[in-house]
This record gives sequence, C-alpha cells and structure tokens, in this order.
Amino acid sequence: MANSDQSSDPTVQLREYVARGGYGPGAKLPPERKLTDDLGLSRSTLRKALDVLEREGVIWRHVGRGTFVSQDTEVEPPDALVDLGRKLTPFRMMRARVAIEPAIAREAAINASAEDIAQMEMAQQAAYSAETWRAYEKQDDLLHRAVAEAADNPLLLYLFDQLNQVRRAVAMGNVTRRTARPSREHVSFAEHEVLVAAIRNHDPQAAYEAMRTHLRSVSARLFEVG
Amino acid sequence: MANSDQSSDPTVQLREYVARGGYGPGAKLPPERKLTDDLGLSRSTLRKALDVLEREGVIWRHVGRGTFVSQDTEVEPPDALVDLGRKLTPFRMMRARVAIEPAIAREAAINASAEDIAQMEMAQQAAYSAETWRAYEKQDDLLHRAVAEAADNPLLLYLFDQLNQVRRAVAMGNVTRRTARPSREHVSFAEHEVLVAAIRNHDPQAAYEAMRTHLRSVSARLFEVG
DNA sequence: CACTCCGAATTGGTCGACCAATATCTACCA
DNA sequence: TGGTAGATATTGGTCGACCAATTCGGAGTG
Repeated sequence: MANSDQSSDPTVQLREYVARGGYGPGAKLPPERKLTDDLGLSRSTLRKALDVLEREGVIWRHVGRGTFVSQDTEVEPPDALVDLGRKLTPFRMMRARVAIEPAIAREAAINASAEDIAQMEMAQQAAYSAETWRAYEKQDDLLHRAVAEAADNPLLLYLFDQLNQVRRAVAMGNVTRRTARPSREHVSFAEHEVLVAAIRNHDPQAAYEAMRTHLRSVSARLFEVG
Repeated sequence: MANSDQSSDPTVQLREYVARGGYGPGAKLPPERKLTDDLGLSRSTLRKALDVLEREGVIWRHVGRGTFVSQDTEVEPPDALVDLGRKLTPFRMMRARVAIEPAIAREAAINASAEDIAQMEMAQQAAYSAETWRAYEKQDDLLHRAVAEAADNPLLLYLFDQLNQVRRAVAMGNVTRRTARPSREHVSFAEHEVLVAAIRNHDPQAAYEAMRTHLRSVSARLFEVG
C-alpha cells in the first residue's frame, strides 16, 4: 500500500499515518524501513518528519528499541531543556546535582517550616513501603522537591525544577538494579534519614553535608566501574 | 582553512564560525557551498545545523538571497522569569546567588582551562578601567559568567544564566553609590582578585570561599541598614 | 533610456548509500 | 538451569548527488 497518502508534505503524511494507524499512547510504530515503504519516502525525508514529531513531543525514539507514541498527558518542556538533556552526559548532570542541591539543603535547614518537614517525612515513609523501583523513585523525587520547597526561596525552587526537568531528559541508559524492589537496607534510606534529621534540627552545615554525601553515593553507584 | 573547528558537533561548529567570523546583526553569511568547504561538512549536515540556528532565531534564510544573521540578538526572557523577578525580593535573590554561585565557582576551579582564566582576567582588567558604574557592572557580569563557563558543565551554565535573567528582572530600587565612578579601592576588586587567583591555582575550596565571601559582602552593602 | 529576458547565484527538498551506536533476542555451553 | 557471547533489529548521523524554486543583475533590444 505504498504512497497511500496523497499529501505532498512528508510531515503531514506521517501524522496521518500515525492517526489512521490507530497507534495509541505508548504504541510502537513500525521501524523506519517499513515506514519508508508504506509512505513512499526516502529514509532521509522520513527521518526529517520524525524529527518534527519528536520535537513536538508526539513520538519518542530510542536507538535499538524503536519509535513510540508519547503519552498525551505529559507536558512538553521547552526546547532548550530537551536539547540540554540530549547532549548532557549523565556524569555532568550528576555533577551539577552534587554542586547545587547541597546548597539548597543548607537553605532548607535554615528556613524549613513544620509543614515542610512533615512533607519530607511523608515522602520518606512512602519510599519505605514502595513496592517497585518506579514508585520509589517517585517518592525520592518528592522528598528532594520538599527540601527545595523548604528553602523558602522561589528562585531556588525554580532553579531546582529546571535542574529536575533536564535530569528527566537525560538518557540514563540501563540503570541496572540489583534487587527486584527497594529493600530496607538500601543505602539511600539511611542517607535520607540523616538529611531530614539535619533539616529538622535546623543544622545548615549538617544538611549540606548530608545532601552532598547522599548524592555522591548515588553518583558512585551509577558510575561504578563494575 | 578547511575543518578549522575541532568540535565534532556540526551545530557548535557552525555557531563558532559565525561568532569568530565577526558577523554582526544583519550580516550576510557565505553561501552554503562555501560554508561546506570552510567547515568541512557535507551540505546535508550543514543544512541540518543551519536549521537548528534558524529555529533558534539566530539566523534568517531566504531562497535566492542568502543566509543572514538576525537583527535582535537580545533574547527576551520568558514570561515566567519576568514574573519570578517581579515578585522576588532582592534579599531572596541575593540569598540564592550566595547559595548557588560558590558551588559553581568550586567546579570552575576544578575544570577551568587557560582560555577560561584569560577570559576572567580580561573582564577584571576592563572592570578596573571602567569609567562608569554601568560599564563596571557589565564587566562584573562578564567575570561571573566566565566563572560559570569555566565550570565546563552546560547544565550549570544554563542554571547560572537563568539565575542571571531573574536577577536582572528583580527591581533593585535605588542602589545608591557613594562615588561617581568605581574607585580602585572598591572592595569588590580585591575580592575578585582572590577569586580568580583561587581558580587559577585550581583550588576548589578557596574558590568556593572566595565567591561566597564576595557575594556576602555585596549583599551586606546592599542591605546595610544605613 | 526603459524594458524584457535570460542566466548565474542561492536556498529548498529529496534520494539512496554507508557505517556507528544501542537494544534485544537466540543459541550455545558449562 | 543459568549465563554469556554473538547475531539481529533498530535508530543516529554523515555523505554526495540530483533537481526545483526564488532572487538578482546584466546583456540585449526597442
């Protein structure tokens, strides 16, 4: 069924292919070679159209795996952030976290309100009872953001959020986990305890150190030369 | 002078070509065929890089006429940043600077190249000979940004730029200056010296302390209860 | 002098062919 | 049974070659 779409614009053609093909969110599109056949386009032209759709956030690509339709719920971060995430190495991303987040934790220790601390403890508890790594990571995110909120500085919170968006855009490759689900003995739990305790005691230096230690340990586990 | 740029990324290669070629706003770039020769790229690859710059609004193209550098090099900060700057108090803004910039200075001390340091020294010299406070502030900006660049981490540089845009948007009210023009004895000069020296010596801790001291001193002068 | 037309210069777009990088599957072996 | 190495599938990126569309200037003509 080659060249079934009449439109001359390859992007429109591809869009219609996706729409008419009934590919829901998360569905895997055919490989590029098949798409070139179906649409009657060369690979270069097809890839340019795919680039457009990817920039718009309609699809999502990954080498070796394929091309997928995005979940339509997610909001698309600005181009600049996506670009940054694409060319930033995971190492540099972690390096930035180690530089920035301890400074924020220090401010949090100074300014944290009772509610802020309650928020952190809640995330901590939820992390403990997380059944999957995915759920754990979500709570980990929430804990770190609660710390940023506790700093009581909209600018710092904004910068933290920017950092986080880039973090999510960075391709982390295969993070291999040793266990099926987070265990109680997972090092991060203890490190989080220390961090929250320091903030609870309004001890800026301790909070700074705790966050720094925690992120360095995460970093070490990520990049260990196994 | 083919392939004079070392970078592997065609886009940055092209960016550097434009920057180093001294093409001001409105200037006409060489035709694509010449660019491919100068940069050692194929036309497809070059055009992809040109696409990126055009999307960013850096250049402007038209069939039959050529490629031109855009007029408005001034990037307008997004509404979100202006908003943030409007409701942020100068005190909190400075607080964020004191938190973030020392951490960046530490990274700079670790990663600074000879060029980075030369850049800082240039800004320093220019600040010394500044005739007006306005000119001085511009060089001060450049020095701080040179430090951020020296950190050799695009994410940190991005965050610094965001911080800076908010800083500019913050209403600083009447900053009363005691002298008509920056004097040699202005405290910041000495503080900058210490900072650059620390980075030159690749001493992270000293650079961290120097930046922190400097910003706290700026902060103290701003908010002193006269 | 004014007008027309043609050709050169320039960007726009497509094509097909490579090879590289990454992920997944499979067959084999201990 | 479990793990490892190699084969296979898939996207990433570059290259050089076409031809089309548009602009601009200059040669030729009245």
